[in-house]
Amino acid sequence: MTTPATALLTDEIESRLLEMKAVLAARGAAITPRRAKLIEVLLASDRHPTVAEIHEEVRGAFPSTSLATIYNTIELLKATGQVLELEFSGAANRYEGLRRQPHPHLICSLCGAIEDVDTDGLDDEAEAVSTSTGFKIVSTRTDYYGICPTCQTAED
Amino acid sequence: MTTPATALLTDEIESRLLEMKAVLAARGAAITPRRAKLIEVLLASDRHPTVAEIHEEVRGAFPSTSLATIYNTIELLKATGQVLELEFSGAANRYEGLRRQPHPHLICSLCGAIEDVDTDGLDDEAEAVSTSTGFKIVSTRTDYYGICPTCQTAED
DNA sequence: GACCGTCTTAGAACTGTTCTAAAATGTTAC
DNA sequence: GTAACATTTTAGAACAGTTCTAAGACGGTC
Repeated sequence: MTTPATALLTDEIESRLLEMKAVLAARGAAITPRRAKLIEVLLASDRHPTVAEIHEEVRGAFPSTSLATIYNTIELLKATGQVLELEFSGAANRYEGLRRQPHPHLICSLCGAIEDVDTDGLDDEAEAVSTSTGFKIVSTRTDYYGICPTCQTAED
Repeated sequence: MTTPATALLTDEIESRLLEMKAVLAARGAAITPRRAKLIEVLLASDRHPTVAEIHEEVRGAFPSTSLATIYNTIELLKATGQVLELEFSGAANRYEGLRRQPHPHLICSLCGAIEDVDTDGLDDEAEAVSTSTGFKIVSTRTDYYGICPTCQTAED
């Protein structure tokens, strides 16, 4: 518990970490050192990391780690509902371990930053769409593309 | 003007077809037979076709048409804002020529159907998000994933 | 210490998209 | 009409992210 990544964990992250490990264990999956590290990396990052980025960081601790292991473990987390996958066409998918429920994201077209949006209103919208169309809505994906405040300032 | 595809065009589609051709012409691009056919196919389809699907149909009229031509022409249409691109990770992108402004879609997880959603409320939502976050929002992408009425019935 | 299932690896395979070089086509000037 | 030139098109190679495969490493159990 003295690695830099772990030292920075907040209470919220710490509890999600324990929860994720517990869910994997309950499913009969081993919490191997690589998997533990991957989960830490995923939770410690506020960048919605890609598989390649996670791979890079896990290799810092376990240099022989292969890409397949990252994909396999992410698949395991997905199967147990422990991770939110953000798919992007033409770019690598990104993953979020802290907030597992679908929620909107703001994506900066200039610097690529991805920020979470806190909102309550969208469920009502989905409800209204469901009622008017007869679709049974299971999940929602909303992305706002634009320019983040930092890049707006830099543009001047 | 006696091909089956053209014969089915409604007034709205017909006017979009003329508009798209005019925009391409204004840019100095030739309206070649393949390009004209592609535009017709795009507008006549209510399935948000993929490049592969468009290719298949264009080849019905011009068998030697290559995939690259479809990609090139779609790129041309995108560059002139004449087509809405729906990107999907792990599956082919889909295109819509009739309604060019971003709007929500309903996607059936069982049969893959994609339906347009008519809505007015979402711009307000984007506005509120923009105000609270400082992002300058340029575009929005909203997808509702679920089960369409037809598949719900079939499930019983 | 042998056995057995899980985990991991390296690399091949796959899919949708983009790139490249060359051929075909069309346009313009003379 | 034809030479010169730009645009369009083609076929296939290249590319990126992801998934698959077969073999080897590991860890617990008896």
